[in-house]
Amino acid sequence: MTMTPQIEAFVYHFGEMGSRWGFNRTVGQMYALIVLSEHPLCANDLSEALKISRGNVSMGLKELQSWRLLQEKRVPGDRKEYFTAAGSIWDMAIRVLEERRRREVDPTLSLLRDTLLEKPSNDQEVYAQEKMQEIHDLLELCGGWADELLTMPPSKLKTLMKLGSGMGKVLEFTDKLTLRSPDT
Amino acid sequence: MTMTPQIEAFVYHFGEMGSRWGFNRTVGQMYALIVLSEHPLCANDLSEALKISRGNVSMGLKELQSWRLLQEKRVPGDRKEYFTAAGSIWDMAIRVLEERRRREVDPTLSLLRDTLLEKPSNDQEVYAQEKMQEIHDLLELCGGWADELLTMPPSKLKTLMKLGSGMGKVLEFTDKLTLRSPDT
DNA sequence: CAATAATTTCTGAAAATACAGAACTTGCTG
DNA sequence: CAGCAAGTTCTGTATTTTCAGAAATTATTG
Repeated sequence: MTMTPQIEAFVYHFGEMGSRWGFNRTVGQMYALIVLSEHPLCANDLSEALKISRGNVSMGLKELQSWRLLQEKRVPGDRKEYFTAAGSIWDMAIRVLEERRRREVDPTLSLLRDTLLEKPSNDQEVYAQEKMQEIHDLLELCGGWADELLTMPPSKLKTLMKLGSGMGKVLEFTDKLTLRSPDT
Repeated sequence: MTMTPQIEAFVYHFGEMGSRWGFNRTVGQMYALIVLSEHPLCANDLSEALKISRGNVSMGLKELQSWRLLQEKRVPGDRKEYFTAAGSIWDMAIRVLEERRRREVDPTLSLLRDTLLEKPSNDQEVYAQEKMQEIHDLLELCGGWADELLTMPPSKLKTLMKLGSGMGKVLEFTDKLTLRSPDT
């Protein structure tokens, strides 16, 4: 297991970005390398290629598995566990989206819901609750969209992909549509 | 400046979440408090209410300003600077989205573009570049959508908001639409 | 049921980050 | 231009996070 300069550059870059995506540098590097590798990798490959300790690799693999980003591969006659990326790049994006919603958005939503059930006890809280309501609504909306993406059949996803930045056009049309037929 | 338990709970929660959104705990707390406050706050208010040092508040305010999340208010006859949240909650979301794209997605895209210009020098790189191409396309697509959101007039945004989880339906319709008129 | 290969968990050191408080700068006001 | 209030930057400490390597555990094979 050795990395070409190209691959190395991407792996390191992804490691740096990793922290933004909710995991640390080495976990980011590990994932990047697994994604770019045609053949499954085992813990030793990762430890060696990235020069990180065997123990650290073990932790990292568990972390990636908790995000459901890995596919485990068994090679007959070999005791080691091998890993590849679970699913396509698009699947990866979906997984990360889903997981981040669960970890970041859901707890906030539940706190907000609880708070909004309480009666504001003074003017300060009246205003604060208005704002919390707005945040709540926004988060819920985003959650709704995310859900829709997650449960969308591949055919629709493709439409969405192809639409790309044509989204605006579609909405323009939808505007007219709802004007004409206000029944839904 | 004193916080009610409700407000305090949200402020602390947002502080914890903050790290996920790209800034640290105290910056998160500061922003939450500013958003929930009807009246502009000055550095001392924040320092006092959140029990963090004056110096730290100064750093935090600069950080929030670099995200363009604050609106500065001057009170005549008062030397202090006061701050409120810049724009609506929706504006806030847009700003964060925009800024994160700039900080997280754009650098990766530019790295990928550069790498994909190079010719793969062996099979390993052929496969890696395929994957990088997929990642590149996905990121570019997301970037495109984000752009569209950012440049969307409020009227369209409202449509989008109202649509909520009705997105799926619209796409179904679009599917049929493109089947009938394949000219774009 | 040893022998050993593979993996996980633990422990403490190292590095990075966050923060308080002091020192410093800026700019107003008389 | 002295005096002071507000704001910023610096410095060292505390906290948190990351990680290597050792120790322990689990699994596999003869």
